[in-house]
Amino acid sequence: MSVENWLTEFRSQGYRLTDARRAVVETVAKSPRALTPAEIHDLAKEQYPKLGLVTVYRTLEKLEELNLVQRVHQEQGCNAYLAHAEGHQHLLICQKCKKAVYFDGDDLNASFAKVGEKHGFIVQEHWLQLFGICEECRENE
Amino acid sequence: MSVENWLTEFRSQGYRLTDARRAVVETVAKSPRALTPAEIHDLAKEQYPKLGLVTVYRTLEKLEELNLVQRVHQEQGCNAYLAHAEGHQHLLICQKCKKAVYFDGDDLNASFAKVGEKHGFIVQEHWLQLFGICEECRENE
DNA sequence: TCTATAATTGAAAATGATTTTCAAATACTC
DNA sequence: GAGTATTTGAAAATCATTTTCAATTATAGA
Ligand SMILES: [Mn+2]
Ligand SMILES: [Mn+2]
Ligand SMILES: [Zn+2]
Ligand SMILES: [Zn+2]
Repeated sequence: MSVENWLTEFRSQGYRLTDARRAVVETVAKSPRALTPAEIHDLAKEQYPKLGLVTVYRTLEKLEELNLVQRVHQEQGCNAYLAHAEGHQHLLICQKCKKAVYFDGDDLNASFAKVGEKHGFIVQEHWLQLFGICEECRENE
Repeated sequence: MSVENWLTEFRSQGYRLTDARRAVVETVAKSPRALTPAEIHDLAKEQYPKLGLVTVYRTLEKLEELNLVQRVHQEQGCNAYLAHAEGHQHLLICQKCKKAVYFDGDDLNASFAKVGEKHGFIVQEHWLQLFGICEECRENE
């Protein structure tokens, strides 16, 4: 989903379009990796220097509510945000450059249900993330 | 691993055995679900009323270092602690009573590697949690 | 058992991330 | 363009976690 779509989505929910929001949205939408609120603030200020950190938090809250971003959990912290993929997807994250790639793991659902069954559970959701090293990072030795 | 083993492990690392630590360790070891530091504090105080919250944090830090507990990440928060399983295991968590059960997902590793390959990644770690409703909770209507 | 000592404790203060408050600025409707 | 409700950033408040510190305690050794 493009930046323009995000902003349109914003408008159609009755939210106003401001320079501050534009800067936050564009920063998150363009980033190949999950960013913390503080990182978003730093980056987005290059585009809109007046931007306050509070507005970053407030905008992320709305983006999350509209399902345009998702929070990414990692060993180093659980408060980084990434553009959301369409539908149900999972993340593959490079441990070196932090780049995040989505994949669908639909073929795993049967296995998950079976694991649950074995323990008397009916599985309703799952949470899966893979970590590794991307091609680019392997090449740059 | 039993409570006594945990305490022995503690001692063998040169740490002293105190009533405060005993209370924290027993609380976490006995719990069927992941607990936050504040919850541990509340529960362990029944056994050792003088217990300070600081000591809960400090004891958890050591338990984590000794690999006796692990931090559990959930939608509601990422700071709950659970007795660790032996070796590499994954969690199946009841959405109603929060009970946590470990399972090994070794048969999934090949699938994970394949997903990575498709995107140029060499997968080195993964993070998997299943959520559902346990048998007991389904029975109690 | 008693003593010496280093580890551990809890209270209080400090920190750091996030949230709330509020008056000024602004985006959008008419 | 004017009127109004929304949004803003600064500052204050909050909340979880960490640090500081003087008092307490566990343990090794006499
Ligand atoms: Mn899936
Ligand atoms: Mn596994
Ligand atoms: Zn990489
Ligand atoms: Zn249950």
